[in-house]
Amino acid sequence: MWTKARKPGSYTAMDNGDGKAQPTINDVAARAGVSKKTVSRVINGSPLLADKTRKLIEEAIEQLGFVPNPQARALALRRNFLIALLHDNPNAQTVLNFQNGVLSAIRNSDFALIVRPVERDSDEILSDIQTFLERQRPWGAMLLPPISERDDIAQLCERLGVRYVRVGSAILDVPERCVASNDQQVVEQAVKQLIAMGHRKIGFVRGPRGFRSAHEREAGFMAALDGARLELPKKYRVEGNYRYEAGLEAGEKLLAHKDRPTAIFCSNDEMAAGILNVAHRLKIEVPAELSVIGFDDSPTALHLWPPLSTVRWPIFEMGVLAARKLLPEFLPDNGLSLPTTLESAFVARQSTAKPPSD
Amino acid sequence: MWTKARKPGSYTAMDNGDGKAQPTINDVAARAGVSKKTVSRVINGSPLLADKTRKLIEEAIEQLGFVPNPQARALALRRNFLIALLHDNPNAQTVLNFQNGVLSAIRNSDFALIVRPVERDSDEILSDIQTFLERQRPWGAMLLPPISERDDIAQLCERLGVRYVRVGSAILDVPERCVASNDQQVVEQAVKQLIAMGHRKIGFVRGPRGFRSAHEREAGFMAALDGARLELPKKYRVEGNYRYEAGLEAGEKLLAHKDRPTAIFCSNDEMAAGILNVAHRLKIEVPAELSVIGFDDSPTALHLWPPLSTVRWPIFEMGVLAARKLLPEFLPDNGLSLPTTLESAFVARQSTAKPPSD
DNA sequence: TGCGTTTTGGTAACCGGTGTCAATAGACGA
DNA sequence: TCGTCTATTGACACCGGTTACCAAAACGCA
Repeated sequence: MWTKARKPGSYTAMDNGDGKAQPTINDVAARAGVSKKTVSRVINGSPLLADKTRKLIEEAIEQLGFVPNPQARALALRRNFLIALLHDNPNAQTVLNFQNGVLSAIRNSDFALIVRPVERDSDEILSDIQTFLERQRPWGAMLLPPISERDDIAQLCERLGVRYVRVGSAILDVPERCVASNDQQVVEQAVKQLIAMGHRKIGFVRGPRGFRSAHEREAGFMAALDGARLELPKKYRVEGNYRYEAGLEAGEKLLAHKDRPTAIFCSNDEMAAGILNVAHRLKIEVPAELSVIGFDDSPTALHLWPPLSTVRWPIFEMGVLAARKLLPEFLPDNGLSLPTTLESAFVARQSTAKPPSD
Repeated sequence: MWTKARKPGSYTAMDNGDGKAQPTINDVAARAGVSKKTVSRVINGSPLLADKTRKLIEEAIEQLGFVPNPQARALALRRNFLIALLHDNPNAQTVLNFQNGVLSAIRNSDFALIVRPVERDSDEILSDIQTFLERQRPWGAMLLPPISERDDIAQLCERLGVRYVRVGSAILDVPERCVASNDQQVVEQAVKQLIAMGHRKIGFVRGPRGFRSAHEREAGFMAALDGARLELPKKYRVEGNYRYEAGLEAGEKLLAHKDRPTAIFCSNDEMAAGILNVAHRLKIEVPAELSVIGFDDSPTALHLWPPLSTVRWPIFEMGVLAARKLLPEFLPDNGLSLPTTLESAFVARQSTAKPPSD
């Protein structure tokens, strides 16, 4: 027989030193006159509970403004309520849109999103990510392109027991673990429209080696040309690293000579902006003398002159979808029929028109 | 006298159901032949420890690949290792740059960043934020403009015991709790440059009511005009909501009439893009006939034609600074002399020139 | 009314760390 | 050689939840 040194209580609840102490499950239990286990049942919606008791406890929770401590739950449940977003994508709009999609999906859940940019070219990328995942132990991770394309990173997640979803411009993994856009088809359609307008000399600015998106968009471009039995002369094909400066260089290469293309498909908007600027400098009228198409539908696309025809990528929706795939707890209604591919759409603005008749 | 039902162990360590179980402090203690409290001392760098023991334990940690469970630490320490970023800023580049600044500051710490976009115009913004903070109980929060300007939100954080740092274009709080850029001074300088070039008819596109940044930039603009004893005719002053479309409208108002300004200062880049597009449509040459200055140095500014002269806001650095102010644990070297204001800089590109001589 | 079930609620242990405080060991002075 | 002081270390309770297991209460039925 002995006495406890100190009764468990809440007067030392997480108060960060100077804030108000938050009530704990013990306070609720005391107030409702039940054991904390019973309160726990209410929190977790256990069915084995008299309605009367439940109501009593709910009132106590309400009155005290009790919110369960997520750290304590995480510890007891051996899983926490964090999902990680890993990215090395330079396009702020893309990252933020995706992020916002994820956040809107998890908004009313217990989950929170932690973000981690990584350095694509670093040798330590794997150990970096490992350290991060071991430190934070998220329930799951989302991988944005281009790192989503790396199998070693996905395997690392798996090895560490972190579920993951890979986002890409093509299907990168089993359907439960990936979300994709249909870059290839939509590019093919867009380029077919150029051809239908009468363009025959169409330039192509490819994305960088090692990016799946660059590959997919090229495949779509080539498919459109093949469909019309058109060739892509070597001088009409340039490769760039998705940056504005690369677009400038590409523009100079493509537009400097006499026999220049009447239309250019650019693998992203930023490079298309470079093309447009070279066209301005060379006094080439867009779209009268040159049509340009980009990809991403970044805000810049709208702000350029002329407003850029481009491909809108459903990145927000992909974020929502990725969250739902990562957290099946989210599908009380929906069940299991989540798509894997979401459709991009060509957005015709004012940078495309019929080729000059000359 | 009784026997324990089960020895505490690690065989059920957080494994997310299918990953490898992570070793716990108990495993380390067992392996090193010491008590877990001693291991805890090593983790926390306590000085009261024999070097020999420390080395022994460090080896065990190394061999097992032990990483302390942040949830358990959070629980025991009554504080967790999360900081929250609250924002309702529509500019992706701004948000992401700030975010990256924060992340680079906390990169090697135990802290992680959780993000929460909120809806500026929602009536429930306060209860929204409260729910979020109560659920996640972050150690601290960062408030990005424009919500950083709302005192009620700062007070809410305080009430909930969440430290905060407010970011803004002017000093919004006590120095320990805010980070600012010097919008007013830098705008004044930029506009003075326009005046020095010879501009006398200078238009102003103001930001929306209720935004401190709009107010600050206007104050800077007016100061420059005052300094040169210039007036701002009513017809040269337009108000916009920081969106592209508002820029278009502003452009139409400012540029439609004969007696149009020879230069326009725009309170952000997006609206400046609108002005530029109207100028294009009206065949007004920029910068030969019209100079335009923006604010933000968004990627768009560089991509526009002509590349836009603008003000670069040290948003990444403000993120770093905000993190340091929120987490004084980060200043092992530096101590206490953190600045509150960081300097913006005017970036002259090709949208500004002398006014037409006519 | 008596007894077996089903509900309902409580107790104790545990998740993986940390704080408090006492115990131990070694160093040192007398 | 012994007592004292100090540097190290450990035992134990606790953070705020959860689960396993058990006991009591309420209920059904014969």
